[in-house]
Amino acid sequence: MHWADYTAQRLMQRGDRQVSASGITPSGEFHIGHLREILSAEMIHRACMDAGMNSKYIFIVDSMDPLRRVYDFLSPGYEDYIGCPLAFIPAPLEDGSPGDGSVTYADYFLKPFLDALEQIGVSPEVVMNHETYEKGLFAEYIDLAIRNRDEIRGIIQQISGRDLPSDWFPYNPIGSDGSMDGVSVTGYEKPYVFWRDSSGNEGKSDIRKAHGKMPWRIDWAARWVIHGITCEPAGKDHGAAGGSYDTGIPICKLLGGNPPDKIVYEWIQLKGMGPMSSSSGLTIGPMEALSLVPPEILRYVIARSKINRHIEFDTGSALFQTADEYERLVANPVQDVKEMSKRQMVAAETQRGAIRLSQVNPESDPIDSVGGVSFRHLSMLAQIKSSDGDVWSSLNRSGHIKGEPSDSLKVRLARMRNWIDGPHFPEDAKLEIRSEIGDDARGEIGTTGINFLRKLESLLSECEWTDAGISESISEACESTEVTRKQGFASIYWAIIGRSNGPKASSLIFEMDRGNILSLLGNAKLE
RNA sequence: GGGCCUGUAGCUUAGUCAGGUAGAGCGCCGGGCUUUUAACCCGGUGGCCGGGGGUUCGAAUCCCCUCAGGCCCGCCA
Repeated sequence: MHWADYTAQRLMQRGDRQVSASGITPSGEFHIGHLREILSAEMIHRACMDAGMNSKYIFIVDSMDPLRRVYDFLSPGYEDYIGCPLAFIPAPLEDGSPGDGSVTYADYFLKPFLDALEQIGVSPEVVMNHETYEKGLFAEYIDLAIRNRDEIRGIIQQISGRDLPSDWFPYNPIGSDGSMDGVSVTGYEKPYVFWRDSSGNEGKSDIRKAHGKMPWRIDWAARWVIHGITCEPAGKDHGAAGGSYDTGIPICKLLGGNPPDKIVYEWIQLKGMGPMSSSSGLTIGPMEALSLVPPEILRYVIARSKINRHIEFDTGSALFQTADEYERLVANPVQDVKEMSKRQMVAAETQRGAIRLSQVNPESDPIDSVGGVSFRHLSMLAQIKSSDGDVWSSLNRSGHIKGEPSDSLKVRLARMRNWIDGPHFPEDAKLEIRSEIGDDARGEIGTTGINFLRKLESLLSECEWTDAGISESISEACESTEVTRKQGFASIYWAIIGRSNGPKASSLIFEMDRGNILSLLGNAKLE
């Protein structure tokens, strides 16, 4: 069974109504790792729906979280905003300096992420956490937390093993300069928390307004109560022993809630394409990933892995494999057969679950999402055919498609071209046309191969310059020089792209400039 | 120091929660397609399930120990 279905089944014991949630702090660019946070919860939500439960999925944006420090992409001008909620400070401009505030910091980073989510079929109920404070929904729990301050403090100290300062308070008011840093609480009289800030100013915060926030570990537990959250997978940082999940559960109960079961997901690691990028700290954003592969493939990357396993996001050849695996599973779904062992049935069921949860639109038939062509093959065609029309006719000839390409295939080709032109395309899938025969290649070609290539050159100089004409010339050259086809083709590939095999030779040559190929082959000699 | 996760065929892995004869894909090898040699089709090779012990009629699966790798314990998914 797929992990999302399994979780849904367990959730069913809690009741018929499920609320899955994710929470992310919009402190900077979103990256591919955040997609796992989102999709882990969203897939469980979908599984709950499929199991007939009443379920909703909310995405809580931690817009009330303060700016922690001046990140590398920010200018020193942000020094003044440290400690201020992300919802209340201006978005950075191109150069990293604070903008005019017409767009908030939180919205600025959130917007493109939400767009990406829409593309991958995730439509959450978005909750801006600062608004929850503004609406006063936290007030009751802030009051409860303050009144049970010692008990909560005990829970955190005991479970996390951390020492909290004697003046620790379960509410951080915002001071006169808008920052929560350096503000000390001087008293509490419902609904006001009195404080003195770092510059000596005194004031009071209304707990029914966004005049401050609770520290993370309590904030999290409180929102479980407020939103009735039954399921919130958390990154393994929160899942560590003594982490915020462990403290959140008793705090949530103290606040009168029924906490979700602890679900922890592993992180996505970026696998560089070779040693170059592994050190450079290059990250990949959801939008960037979507420009390379279709959304269902991106979902499948998450869906195919168990929730507690590392995922290495590899934009190189592994992505080809994953994408082709998706195609194959959709095109040839494993059917349950009588002879299957229980084990095989479970495996097949898990795979079907992964495909089902990978659909952008849960209602759609997966078969509509396939292109019918392997990514590897498509990448090859895209590289040797500059015109889309030529790609389609090639696919027609090879029997991959009949007639006009499907929409999903068109989209695939467009994305493939992005991938090829971008920095993430794997080296070993790249076709590099050589202008002269390399030394390594010459050794592989050998005397008979050289003779063959020279013969081919003369035939190519006269033949009709079409795929068929070129193909004919290759055959003729093989026969007249008594070279096996295997050897002949290998010689061509070594000469043109410096490797032993490649895409259909005649197509490859046809796409090249005739003068170039003739001079390349004409210069073939032993040395 | 405390804790979590992972270790199954050359590679990626399913199967572990509900114990019942080791599954898949890729790769590789062979054959076919009278030829798209990174297309397509068919077949085959390949695993003491990290190691050791225990429970059981029966263990990849449960329990204990051990080795290896990754990670978390600063409000970083």
